[in-house]
Amino acid sequence: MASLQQLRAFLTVAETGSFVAASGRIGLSQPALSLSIKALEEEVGGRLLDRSSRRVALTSEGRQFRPVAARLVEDWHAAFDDIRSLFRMERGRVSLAVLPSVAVGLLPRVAPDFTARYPNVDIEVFDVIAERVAELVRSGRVDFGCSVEPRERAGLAFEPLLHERFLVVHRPDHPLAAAGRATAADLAGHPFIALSRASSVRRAVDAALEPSGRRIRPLFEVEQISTAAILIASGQGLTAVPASCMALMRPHGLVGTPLVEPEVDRVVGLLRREGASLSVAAATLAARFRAAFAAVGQGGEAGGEAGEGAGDGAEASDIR
Amino acid sequence: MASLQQLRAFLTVAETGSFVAASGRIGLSQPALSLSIKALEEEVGGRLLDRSSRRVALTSEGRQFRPVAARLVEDWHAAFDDIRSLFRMERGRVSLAVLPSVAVGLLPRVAPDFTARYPNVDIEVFDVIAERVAELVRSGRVDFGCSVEPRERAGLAFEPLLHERFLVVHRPDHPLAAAGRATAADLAGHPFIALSRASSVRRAVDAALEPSGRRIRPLFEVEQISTAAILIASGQGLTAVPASCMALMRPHGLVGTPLVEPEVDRVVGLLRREGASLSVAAATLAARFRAAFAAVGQGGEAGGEAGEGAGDGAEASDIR
DNA sequence: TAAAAATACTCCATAGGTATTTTAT
DNA sequence: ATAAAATACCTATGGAGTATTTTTA
Repeated sequence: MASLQQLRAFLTVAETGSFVAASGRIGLSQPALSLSIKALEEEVGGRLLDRSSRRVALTSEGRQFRPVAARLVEDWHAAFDDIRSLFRMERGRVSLAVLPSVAVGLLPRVAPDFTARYPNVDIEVFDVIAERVAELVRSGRVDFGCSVEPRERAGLAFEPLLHERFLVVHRPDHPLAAAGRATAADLAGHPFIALSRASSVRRAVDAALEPSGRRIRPLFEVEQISTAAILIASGQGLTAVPASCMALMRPHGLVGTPLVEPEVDRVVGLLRREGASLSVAAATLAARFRAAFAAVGQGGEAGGEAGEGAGDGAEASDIR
Repeated sequence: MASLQQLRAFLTVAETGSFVAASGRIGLSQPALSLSIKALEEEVGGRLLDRSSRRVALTSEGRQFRPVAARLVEDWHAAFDDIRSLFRMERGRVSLAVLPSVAVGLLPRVAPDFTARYPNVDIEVFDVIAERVAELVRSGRVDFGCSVEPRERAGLAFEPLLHERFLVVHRPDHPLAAAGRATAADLAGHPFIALSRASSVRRAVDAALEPSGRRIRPLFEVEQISTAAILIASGQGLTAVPASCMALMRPHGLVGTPLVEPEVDRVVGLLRREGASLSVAAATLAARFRAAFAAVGQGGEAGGEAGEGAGDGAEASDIR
C-alpha cells in the first residue's frame, strides 16, 4: 500500500525536478527515493514522472495527481496536528456541571489557574441544582460535575473532596456578630432569606433543623445566592450557606458566624460517569479541583474548608 | 509516522468495539492490532480507546478523532482509485488537433474503435489548419496532432504515417469519370471549387500545378470541405482532395478520379511535442492511428492509402 | 563525457506472527 | 473463572544505505 512518505517523495521530486535534489530535501538517499517513486508508480498503475538523465518532469497523469497528492498530505498533517493539539491541551473544551454554591464559592479558586495555563481550552459551566448536575453527568452531556453526593447514585461515581461547614450570614452590625456562634434558635428567631426548596443548600439547612423541631420561616425565597446577599446587605434578614460561599458575601460587606447548634455541614466532591474516562483536559481540570481542596475523608469531621491560597486568608477572621 | 493501516485499525476497533473482532475483520492478529493501535496513540500523544477486558470504547479524544480519521482514509482511497482509473483509462480525456481533411477522412476510421473500447475517455478534437495544429501541439494545449509535416518544426516531432494521393472529385456524369485520369489541364479547364488559401489541401494543389504554369481558377472559395461537396454535387464544378476525403464525398454521390499529371500527394502523420510524453490515453489513441495507417516511409511513394477495414472496400472502385 | 537516475547488494528496523501473561468482570 | 487485551519473543519482509552501472544530453 502506498504511504505518505511516497507522496511526499513524489511531491518533492515534482517540485525540485530532480531526484538528487529531492532526496537531499527529504533526507533520503537517491536510490531509496528512486525505489519509493517506483513503488508509488506501481501502486497507481503507471508513470507519474518522466525522467531522463537531464531532467525530470511530470507525466500528464502525474500533473493531474500532484494537487490531489498535495491535498492528501496536507489534510493528513492537519488532522494529526489537530488531534495532537487536543492531547496537548492547546485547544479543547471541558464541560462541567456544578452546584450554584460551588460555582460562586469553589470554581473561582480553580478556574483562573487552569485558564491561565491552558488559554485555548474553553470551560463550559452549567451551574444547576444537584439533581440536574447528576443528570448532566449521567447523560455524558458534561465531562464531570462538582456537587454533593447525589441521591440516585446509579451509574455515577462520587469522589468526596471537601467538607465544609455552614455559616450564618449577616451584616457586621447584627447581634450574631457579637455572639460569635449561631444556633437553630437564632435562625428561627430572625427574618430568614431562604434559597429555593430545590437548592441543596436549602435542603441541608432544613434537614439539620428538623430534629430540633424548629423550622426556618422564610421572609424571602430566592433562586440566586447573590440575590440573598443583596437582601441581607440591605438589612432584610440573614441566611445560612456553606463557608465557601462567603466569597460572594464578603464583597457585600457581610460576615459569617458558625452555625454550631446544630452543626450543619456538607461534603462536596467530584461526580463522574462510571466507566467513562475523562478527556485529558477534563482530567486536568478535575485534578485541579482535587489539588485545591485537599480531600478529607468522606465521613470526615471538623475539617472545614481546605482554605489557603491568596483570597482566603481573610476568611478565618470573618468567621471569628 | 502514522500509517493508513493504523487509521483503519483504529476505525475498525471503534466500530466493532473489540480488538479480537476488529483483528479478524482486517486480517491481522490481535497482538499485531494492539501494537498498531498503541503506535497510533503514541503518534497522536494520547489514548484514543478505553479498553477494559470486557469492552472497548472511544475516549473523548478518540470520539473527536474518529470522523477525521474516517475522512482521511476515505479521501485516500478515493484519490488512489481516481488516479488508477486514469491509468486504466476508465476515465480521462485526450485532446488532439487535426487538419479538417483528417477530421473528415481519417479520424472516423480511428475514433469509433477507441470510444467503444474506452467509453469514459473523452476525445477533444480541434479541427484546424496546419499552422494551428502545430501551434496547439507546441503549446501543449493538445496531447498530439495529426497533420502534414509542419513548416516550423522547432520543438515538434513529426512521425509520418500515411501517404495519400489527391483525387479530382466530381459527379459520376462528369466527362472525367469516363477518362479515368485527370491532369492539370482538366483542373484548369473546369470550374473549380477551391478551399481557402490557408488550407493545406489547397496549398498542395496550388504548389503541384505551379511547375506546369497552370493555375486553378476558383469559381468558389470555401472554408469547409463539406461545402465544396454540396456545390460539386449540385453541378457547380469540381475540386481536388486527398483520397481519404472521399469518405465525405461519396455520401453526396460524388466520385474521385486520380490526378496523375502532375501526381499530387501528401504525407500525413502524428505531430508531438518534443520531449513531452503522452498520457496513456493519448498514447493509446496515437497507437490506433499508427495501426490504422500502416506507415510508409517519409519520402515513400506509390503507397496510396493504407485503405482496408470495413468502410474502405468501396473506395478503390470509386477511384477506378 | 558528465551528471543523473536505475540497479545490485547488503543490512537492519520493524511489522507481523505465535505463545503467554495480565487484567477486569 | 473467563474472555479479552497486553506483553514477550521470534521471524521475515522490505525500506534504506553504499557501491556500481546505465542512460542521455
